[in-house]
Amino acid sequence: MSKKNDILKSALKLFADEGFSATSTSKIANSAGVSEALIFRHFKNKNGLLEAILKEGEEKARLLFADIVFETNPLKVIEKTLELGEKFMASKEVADFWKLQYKIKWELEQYGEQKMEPLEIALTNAFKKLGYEEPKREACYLLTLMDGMATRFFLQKSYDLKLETEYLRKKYKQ
Amino acid sequence: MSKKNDILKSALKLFADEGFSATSTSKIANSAGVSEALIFRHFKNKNGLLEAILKEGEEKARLLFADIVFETNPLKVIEKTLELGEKFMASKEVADFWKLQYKIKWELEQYGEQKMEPLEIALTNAFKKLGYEEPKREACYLLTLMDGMATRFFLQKSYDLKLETEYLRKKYKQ
Amino acid sequence: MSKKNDILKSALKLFADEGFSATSTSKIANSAGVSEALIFRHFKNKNGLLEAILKEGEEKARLLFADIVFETNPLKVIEKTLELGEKFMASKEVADFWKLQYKIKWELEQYGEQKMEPLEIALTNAFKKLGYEEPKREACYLLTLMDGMATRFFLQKSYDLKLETEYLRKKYKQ
Amino acid sequence: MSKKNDILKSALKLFADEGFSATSTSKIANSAGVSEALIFRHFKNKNGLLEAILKEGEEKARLLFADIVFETNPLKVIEKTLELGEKFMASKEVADFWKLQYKIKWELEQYGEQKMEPLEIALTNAFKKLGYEEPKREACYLLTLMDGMATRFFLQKSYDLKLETEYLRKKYKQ
DNA sequence: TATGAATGAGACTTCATTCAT
DNA sequence: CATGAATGAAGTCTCATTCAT
Repeated sequence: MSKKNDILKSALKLFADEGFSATSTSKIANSAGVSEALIFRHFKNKNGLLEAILKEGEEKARLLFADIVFETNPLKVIEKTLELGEKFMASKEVADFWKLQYKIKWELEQYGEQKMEPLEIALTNAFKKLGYEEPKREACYLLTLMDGMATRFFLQKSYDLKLETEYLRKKYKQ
Repeated sequence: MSKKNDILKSALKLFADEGFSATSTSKIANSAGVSEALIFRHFKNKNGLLEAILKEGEEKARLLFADIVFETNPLKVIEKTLELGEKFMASKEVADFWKLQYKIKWELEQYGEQKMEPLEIALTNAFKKLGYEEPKREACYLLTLMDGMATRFFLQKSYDLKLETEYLRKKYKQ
Repeated sequence: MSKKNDILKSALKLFADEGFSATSTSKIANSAGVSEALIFRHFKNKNGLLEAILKEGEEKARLLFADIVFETNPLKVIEKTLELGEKFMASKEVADFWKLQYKIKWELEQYGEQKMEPLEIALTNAFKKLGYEEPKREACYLLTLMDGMATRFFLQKSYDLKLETEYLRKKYKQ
Repeated sequence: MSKKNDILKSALKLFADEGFSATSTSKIANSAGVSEALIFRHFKNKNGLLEAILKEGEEKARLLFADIVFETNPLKVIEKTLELGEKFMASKEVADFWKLQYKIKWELEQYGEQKMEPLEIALTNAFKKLGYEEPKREACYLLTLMDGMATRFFLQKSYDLKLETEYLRKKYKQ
């Protein structure tokens, strides 16, 4: 794999573990086994590196969401949304990626609403079809809950994401 | 007000707005209108300053939680928990304090579970009294949801905390 | 003498000898026997250091020019202007200061016309009193010549400023 | 035109505008539309590039001076010398070349006396023929003046080289 | 001839912290 | 209690240059 990729991988891991500000470019270079200067040659500056990582991530997220957005069965839309959380745990790298997303949200105070919009619309439609009185609100409610679950999952070691997802699943099956 | 307090206030605001790592002691000193050295005289080092802020905060949180913990009417326990969120917005300083709590959680990856334990126990008891099948799980569920609501409130400008709380309230009244 | 002054002195010497761009802040710190950080504490950045030196210089120049500007005898105005050149050589530090002025002019392409204006006006008046047909032009001519003499004096080792000044003096006595 | 020439042209412009130290090889490569490595292939290093530019320039200067040096009519020698200044303005590229000459003089503190010697000798002879008492001094005087005029022309936007040359011409016609 | 990838050295600057007063 | 002077270490980034292709 190319050195540029090594940098991206190391940076993702370090940003996710220690935060953007707290991770120095020299630490990234060290961990990637490249010279510090190479980071700047490839990404212009530290922010450029972050942006490259986030852009890569947006693509991944789009793919993940696409599966939900194009689902027509409302029950399946909800089910697939619930499964999203469990996908966080698929691999160390995927988990790092999502952890970074949340960490960055807090560090830079950008919520990135537009990224979630298609998902919210899909959920709103699903709840509408299922006869919910306030489908838009319920969609927001579920997504907010999932933000909470992510918070717990990444920050509270004792949190059991699977069990909690199961409980939520039951609620929506009533 | 004392200079020590000026420092605490400025640091709270800056840590909450820009994060701990990204806030330099010189910025704090500047914003507080004191010399940088005074920070170190009062708090030993930058970490000491953070700890002082967090300790101050724990007290405030304890007070806030006490009201809920000693409540015996289960419906009121839930209602008061829901009201907690709206208290975030009471004043700029209170909001900053809570924002900092969340920011620090993500920056230092300490969830501080023990702080929330009394609240979780109180909620568990309340749900038990109300005949919920899995009261402990429901308590965790509600607190997780509130973490999500906090995330949205602090990071997503368009989020309407009052409306969402209202929706949640209705759910628990069914 | 204060460390701040040591920095100014070292910087003046180095900027004058090697140019602004080619002189690193670490070289200045070394030569002044202080930490590099102190430069930034006192002058904000490398440009601030240059500005401080130039501002100090403007004062010196103003004093030097004042003597000429308030002279009423036209012959003496010219004589004192001619003497200006010889004052470049008064001491190593004064010479460094004037060398820096010229070096900076070329490096940053700022001529600083307004600094010379009072002198040009004084000379124009002197030549008018002496009956020159184009006094303003003659003033400009003399000052331009002195720029040339400075160029030679600072850059051409074999240039004998005293002899050349003597020759010029004769010209104006005709 | 060859890429080697593109580099020379861009470097001349940039060195003349921003100085040698302040111009990075990457800026030159960028502005010339070539890779940075090509500069080093053609000129070994940054200094080699400067030397190539200066050598190219020496040739141009030699040609310019030759016309004066081989002139036998003393009045024409003076007239042609005066015209030299106006030739600075012939084209942007010629002006850049002369600006660079002066800039480099100041940046590297090399006056390059030997380049001017033939001109000085020619002028000395001319003034001798015209009966000046100190012909060598007068030659030096005129050349110094022209250095002053160059300084003004390149650094002082409001300087009117043509008018000043005209004034000088009158002086020598008296 | 021409380039893209790569780098060691060093540039400017900021940081948290100490100390004398 | 409060500050201004001072600094070592580290931070981000640029520089001239090399090398494989």
